[in-house]
Amino acid sequence: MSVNIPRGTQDILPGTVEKWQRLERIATDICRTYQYKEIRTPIFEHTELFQRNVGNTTDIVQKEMYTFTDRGDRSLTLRPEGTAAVVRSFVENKMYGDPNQPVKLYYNGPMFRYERPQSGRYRQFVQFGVEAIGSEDPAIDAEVLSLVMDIYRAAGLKKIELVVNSLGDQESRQAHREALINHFEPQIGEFCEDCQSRLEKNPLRILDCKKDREHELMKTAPSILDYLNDYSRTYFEKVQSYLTALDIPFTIDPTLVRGLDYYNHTAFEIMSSAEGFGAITTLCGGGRYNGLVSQMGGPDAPGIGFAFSMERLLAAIEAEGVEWQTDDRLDCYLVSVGEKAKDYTVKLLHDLRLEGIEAERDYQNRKVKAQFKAADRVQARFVAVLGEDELEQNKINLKDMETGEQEEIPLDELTSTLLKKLEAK
RNA sequence: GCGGUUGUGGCGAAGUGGUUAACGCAUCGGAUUGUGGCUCCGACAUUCGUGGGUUCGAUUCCCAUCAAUCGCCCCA
Repeated sequence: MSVNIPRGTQDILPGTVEKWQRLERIATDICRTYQYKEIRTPIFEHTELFQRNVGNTTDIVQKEMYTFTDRGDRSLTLRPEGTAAVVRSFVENKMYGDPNQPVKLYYNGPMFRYERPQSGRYRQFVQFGVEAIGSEDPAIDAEVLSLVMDIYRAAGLKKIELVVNSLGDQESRQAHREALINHFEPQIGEFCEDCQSRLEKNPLRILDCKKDREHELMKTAPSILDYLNDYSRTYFEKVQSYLTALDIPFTIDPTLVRGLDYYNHTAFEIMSSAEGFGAITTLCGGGRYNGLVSQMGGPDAPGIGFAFSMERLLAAIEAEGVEWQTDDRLDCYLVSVGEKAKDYTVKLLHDLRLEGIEAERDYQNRKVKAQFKAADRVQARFVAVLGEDELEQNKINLKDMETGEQEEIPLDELTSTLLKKLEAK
């Protein structure tokens, strides 16, 4: 029995990996124009980091973490998300002391959640995320949103929807929380078990419940937007006006809650509306997390960020049928005839490659005809044929595979001739 | 954690309780003594996911298991 890949993970093979590279390139290029710098944190952290900061009542912490004990009896966890670690690093490296505030960071790497895999959901998946820590200006909220939307646009996505909400600050949330409890408590018995336990722990999440969606109390439930205090309301309005100024269309969904405990004020999701996309339509999620930095022992620095899944981005691109312009043609394929010529090819091939010419040859001991077939398969622009005759005369036959024309040129001019011809293409 | 569907060669895909398990694509060889994309001919020795059961006999029936896939909860 052979060993196969672990559940919920995937190999990204040549042919697909180029798409990843291209997306990574798009995302990092845009981050550069926005002046976000890359940060790389460990794949695993102390379990406590996630328990305390992502939130003990969240699904992520309760049932999805890859937790293990190391030989020193420490409890470690493969990171299920990126923000906690970035904030940890921000505090640990005293980035709040950097005169350039806010500190603007991006990351790109694998995350791990123990879940049943399905379309758009994996146990190991790659998140690209951004965090701006140290500013509580609605303009930075808008900047962060504008950044993701730019990435999606550059990737070719059109069928996407931005949904925003405000969860308010501590005071607003408290007022809303009480209103929710008062609203649901009398009839909580009519709700599902999850909702019953949510009533005390996190009544906001009741609004998120799919099972009890049709219950009349759901429709009349107090909206967070009615409980925002002046500061929270103006903050949210400001964010909206900046989005409008940036020509970013959005809708407001007062029931948008987000699954992690640390969010407040601005919360958002970006969904794909492409047909044929799976049941999971969320491409990106994020929000503001004032208080998280201080909770981790840093100063009272506010923050905002988002993360999107590379897998889902790829799937959305696929679903929308975005065209990829790929150019993986080979510059030159070296065909050799006979042992001597074949031996000579070793050095010749290297000479081409030293000049940056993408070159290949046959290693399967194939006949000339088959070598040409192979050259054709890898879309070689040129084929250089070296046989006993050519070798004796210090020449080589160069064939243009598009036109079919071929010519004999001096062997030592192959590189320069190729460079010239490739330049002209 | 729960439910549906699926599991035959590198890929796609037929099929049957019983001697050699179709076909297509791809690959390789030949027609063309050193030249591709077309055509023709030929070759491709697979635990029919794995384990067990029923049977004289199972790839085909039954059970279990693993995996893939889609969905629920939740999320990226």
